[in-house]
Amino acid sequence: MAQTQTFSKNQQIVLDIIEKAKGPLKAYSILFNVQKKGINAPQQIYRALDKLIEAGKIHKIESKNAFVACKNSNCEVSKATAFSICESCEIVDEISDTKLSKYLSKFNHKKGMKFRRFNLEFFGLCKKCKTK
Amino acid sequence: MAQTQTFSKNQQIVLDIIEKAKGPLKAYSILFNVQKKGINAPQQIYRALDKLIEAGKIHKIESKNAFVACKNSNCEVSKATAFSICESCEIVDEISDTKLSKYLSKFNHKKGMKFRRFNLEFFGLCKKCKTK
DNA sequence: ATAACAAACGTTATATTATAACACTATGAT
DNA sequence: ATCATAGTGTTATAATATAACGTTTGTTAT
Ligand SMILES: [Zn+2]
Ligand SMILES: [Zn+2]
Ligand SMILES: [Zn+2]
Ligand SMILES: [Zn+2]
Repeated sequence: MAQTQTFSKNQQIVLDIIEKAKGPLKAYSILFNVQKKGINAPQQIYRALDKLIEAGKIHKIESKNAFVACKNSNCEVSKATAFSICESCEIVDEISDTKLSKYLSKFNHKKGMKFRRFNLEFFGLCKKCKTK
Repeated sequence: MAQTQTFSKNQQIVLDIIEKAKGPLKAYSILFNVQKKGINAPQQIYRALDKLIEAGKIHKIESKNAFVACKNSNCEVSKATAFSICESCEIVDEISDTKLSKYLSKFNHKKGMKFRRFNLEFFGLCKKCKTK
C-alpha cells in the first residue's frame, strides 16, 4: 500500500529534485544542485537517498548508479522494479506491467530460494533513437 | 553461439581467478590477488573485465559491483542474464531458465522500445539461510 | 620480410561513487 | 523531564572506475 508519508527537510529537498528531473540523477549531481540549500556533504545526500528508496519513492538504477522517482504507487516499497534504458540517449523509463510483475514475483528458482525482491533492467534503443 | 576464443595473458589471468572463485569477486580484490603475477594497476583489471564481459565469459552483478563467471554457454554473449542473490550470505547464483529467458526476451515495452539485452537480479534468502 | 594496423600492455594520475565516525539537534513517547 | 529514535552537519577516507600517454605485441596485406 502506498502510504502518505512525511519526510525530513533534507529528504524532501532530495526527493523534490529527483521528481523534477527528466531523467536519472547521480548522487553528486544532486549534491551540486542543492548546495545553495545548505547541503554540503555526500553523506547528507546518501542518507536521504537511502530513506527515499526504503520508502519506495525513488529507485536506484544499478547499472548507472543513478536515481529516479517512482512512477507507480511507490512500487510496493521497491520490491519489484523494472526499467527500460536507452543505450543511446540514456533515457530511463520505469516499466509497470502487471503481468510481468506477477510473472517475476511468482518465479521460483529451482534451488529453493525464496525471493523478497527483484530488479530488472532492459537495455536497447528507445523509439526516438531507433529511427535516427 | 559459444565460440572457442583465446584470451590474452592478462585476460586469462583474470578469467582464471574469477572461474576459480566460489562467489562474485570485486575488481580490487582481483587486483590484490594477481599482483604476484605482475599486474599492478586497476586499469589492467578493468580492461580485462571489459573484454571478458564482452565475450560473455563473465557477468557483472550490478547491485554488488562484482564479477562472476558465466555458468551457461556464455549467455549468448551476455545478452540475457539473471541472478539470484542471497541477502544474508551474499551467495550469487546464475539462473538459467529457458522459459524465463524467452519470456523476457519476448517482452515488449508499450513505449515501443526494442530491447537488445536485459539483466535481472532477484534478492532473497537462499535455502541455507532460510532455515537458519 | 616488412610495413601498416589493431589490440593489448604498463604506468601515472585522477575522477567518481560511497561509507565511517563523531558530536550535535530535533522529535515524540512515557 | 527523561529517554529513545531519527535526523543533521562535518571531516575524513574508502572503494570503484576512467583518462591519457607512450610502448609492445600480434595480425594482416603486400
Ligand atoms: Zn516504482
Ligand atoms: Zn534513446
Ligand atoms: Zn551467463
Ligand atoms: Zn544465503
